[in-house]
Amino acid sequence: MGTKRPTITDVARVAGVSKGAVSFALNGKPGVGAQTRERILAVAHDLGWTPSLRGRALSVSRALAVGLVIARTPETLGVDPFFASFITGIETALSERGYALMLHVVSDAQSEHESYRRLAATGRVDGVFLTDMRVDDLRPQLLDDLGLPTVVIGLSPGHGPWSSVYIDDQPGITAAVEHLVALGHRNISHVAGPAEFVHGVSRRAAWASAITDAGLTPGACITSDFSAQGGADATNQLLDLPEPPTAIVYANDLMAIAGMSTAIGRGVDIPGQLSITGFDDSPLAAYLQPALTTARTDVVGWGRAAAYRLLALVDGEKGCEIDLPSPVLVVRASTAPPCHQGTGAPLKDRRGPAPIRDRKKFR
Amino acid sequence: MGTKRPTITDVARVAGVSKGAVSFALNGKPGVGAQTRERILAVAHDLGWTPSLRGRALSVSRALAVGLVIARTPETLGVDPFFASFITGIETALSERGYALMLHVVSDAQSEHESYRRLAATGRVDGVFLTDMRVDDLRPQLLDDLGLPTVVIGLSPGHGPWSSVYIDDQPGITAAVEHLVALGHRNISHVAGPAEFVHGVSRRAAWASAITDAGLTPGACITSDFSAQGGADATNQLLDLPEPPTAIVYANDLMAIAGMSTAIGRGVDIPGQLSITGFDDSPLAAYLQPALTTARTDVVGWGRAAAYRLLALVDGEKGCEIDLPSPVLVVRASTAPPCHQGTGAPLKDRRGPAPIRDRKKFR
DNA sequence: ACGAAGTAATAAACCGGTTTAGGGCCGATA
DNA sequence: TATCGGCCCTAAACCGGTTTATTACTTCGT
Repeated sequence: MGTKRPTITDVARVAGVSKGAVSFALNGKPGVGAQTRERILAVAHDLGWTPSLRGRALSVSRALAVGLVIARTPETLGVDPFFASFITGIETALSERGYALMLHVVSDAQSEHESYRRLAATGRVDGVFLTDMRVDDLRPQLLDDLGLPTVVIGLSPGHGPWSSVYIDDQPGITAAVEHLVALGHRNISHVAGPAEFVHGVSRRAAWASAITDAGLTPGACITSDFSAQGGADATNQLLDLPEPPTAIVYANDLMAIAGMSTAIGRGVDIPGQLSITGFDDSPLAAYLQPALTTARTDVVGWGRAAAYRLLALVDGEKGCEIDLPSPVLVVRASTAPPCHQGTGAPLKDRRGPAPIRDRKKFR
Repeated sequence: MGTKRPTITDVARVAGVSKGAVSFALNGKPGVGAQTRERILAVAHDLGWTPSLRGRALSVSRALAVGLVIARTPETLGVDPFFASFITGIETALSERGYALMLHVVSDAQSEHESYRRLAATGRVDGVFLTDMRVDDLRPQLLDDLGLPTVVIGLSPGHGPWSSVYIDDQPGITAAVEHLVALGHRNISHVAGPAEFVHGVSRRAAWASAITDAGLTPGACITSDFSAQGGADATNQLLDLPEPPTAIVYANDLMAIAGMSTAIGRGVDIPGQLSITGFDDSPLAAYLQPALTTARTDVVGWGRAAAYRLLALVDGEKGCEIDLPSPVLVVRASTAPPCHQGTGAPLKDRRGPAPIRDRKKFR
């Protein structure tokens, strides 16, 4: 409360030098002698001086902050483990450099554009992350026009001139399909995310090609919306088919969990009559009954890589490529060999040998 | 890209007036004539002028941003629906005033304090929210010392001189207990959050007093940690008791979901042999099998109220009290009358009349 | 011994706003 | 008519840093 924070002017006065000298000394720049520098640093330390972000931001014409705009409703955001991990990763990189993260959560695409405009117009951030990429997304162009450095999350290289940090979903989905095929499944369905999102279509494509690569024909595919309601509805549709699938690959954990519950509610035994896989490895996945087989991605590392990339971009550097690990499949109890219709074999006999068992292995 | 953003100096030059006049005109302050004001506004509009946050922040000695530091691991954060809703609420209030939210996600209490110090030292924010209050929390004192306006979330009034925005958990837990008692339960356990957190102890206290108010004796209570693993472990402990409870009130949905799965995995029928209630109304709760009876809180409204309060505090006003709705119990399928041990009555007969059914009612 | 090159430090401009002090100019009052 | 008080506007200081231009003083080379 009492007195205000000391400024470099205070430091300069006490040390008996000019403002400029203090600035040079504190930033390790030439133009000031060794012992004078020592003295200035000592005075700054004694006075408890810390740089004012506001002053610095104005003079270097940088906000020293980056932005993340999330267009989601609280319902879809609250159970999606992606952003929590992603933001954690971002922070680890930003904090090293004294940068901070400005978060905007908006509900619709309209206010999302408005949000970016405001961030750019007021100069609040030096760059932004772009997530939840849509096919034919207008935002990269908007941000280009606004002159705001941007790192696109999850767009495969070659989709445009934009700087992107990419983890390929494909290996995760492929591993799930291969796992199911190895267990003996031949009728494998997919509950996809919206065709509007690139991770919706890419996971769907990965599912289809993995199945054809195995010499099989893709089963039914229902396009849903990544929500619990959507997962439940899609599952009902699939189970109502004349030839219901023996396994369903869901595009995310939330739909998989809701779908699994729906199936159980209809009296379907899992994994006896139906195998289920998810995507995300939600913290809940291991604690469900049965525990969910799902694909895990290093989202924290992804966030960190994206942040390094954005900071490099802001500094005008190219930004090195960072190798990110591919998704891995975590096999749990929700997948097992299919049983032929009507076979009443007891559950434990129907459980196949699980190639990679549960989580300790992946710690 | 091309030219830089126009500044008030540009506007002044084009309009043929001084910088000061432009500032007066743009801020609606007296000191400039009506028609001159019109002209200045027109020029500013033509030039596409927008205020520079950096310049303004420096001259008014305000950051025009507020901070939220979250000390959680990605695992616990990713499935907790609280923060998504809370942040959404905050945004609705902040965006009206041109304020922004700086988010820090850190992993431990150590870096949390460091985080606050940095926010204060660099003057990056004008105030902060304090969540996840602990008993004997050191942070309010720290923020007091740092001179950072603070709004405490979820501390009942009277616990200190600090400005707080509060929703009482108690009605939610009480309603759950009363619901269970009405169904006929007499042995009701509780899986509590850590005694370290105020919402851990307050929910536990609410459970205990609701039961004694009903003329019963509280059943076993196990202190856990709000995590899925903790919920599963606690459930195992309770079911291993010589006289296991017929109902368990969990302090949050995550533990309830993991606990329900654990019980099902042990062959316990829910709600036939065991009723379960959660707290939060996670977006998943309605889609589980059985759907989870849980308490819902208006977290978005809470966030909005907290933001209004903090902005008022920053402006030096008192900040009016905002009435927030109490938690309401959403009754779903995970609660039913208890069955006496060994009774083999079919499930549908054991289901009691549900006083308030599912969600449409609460939309 | 003299000019060139380099070093240490200062004064001042600058970033983009806000705010204060003060100068003309007007009409109203004594 | 001289004085006072408002109104409209300008000039300049200010917020807290960074950065450039400039000056004073060394040191080096020949």
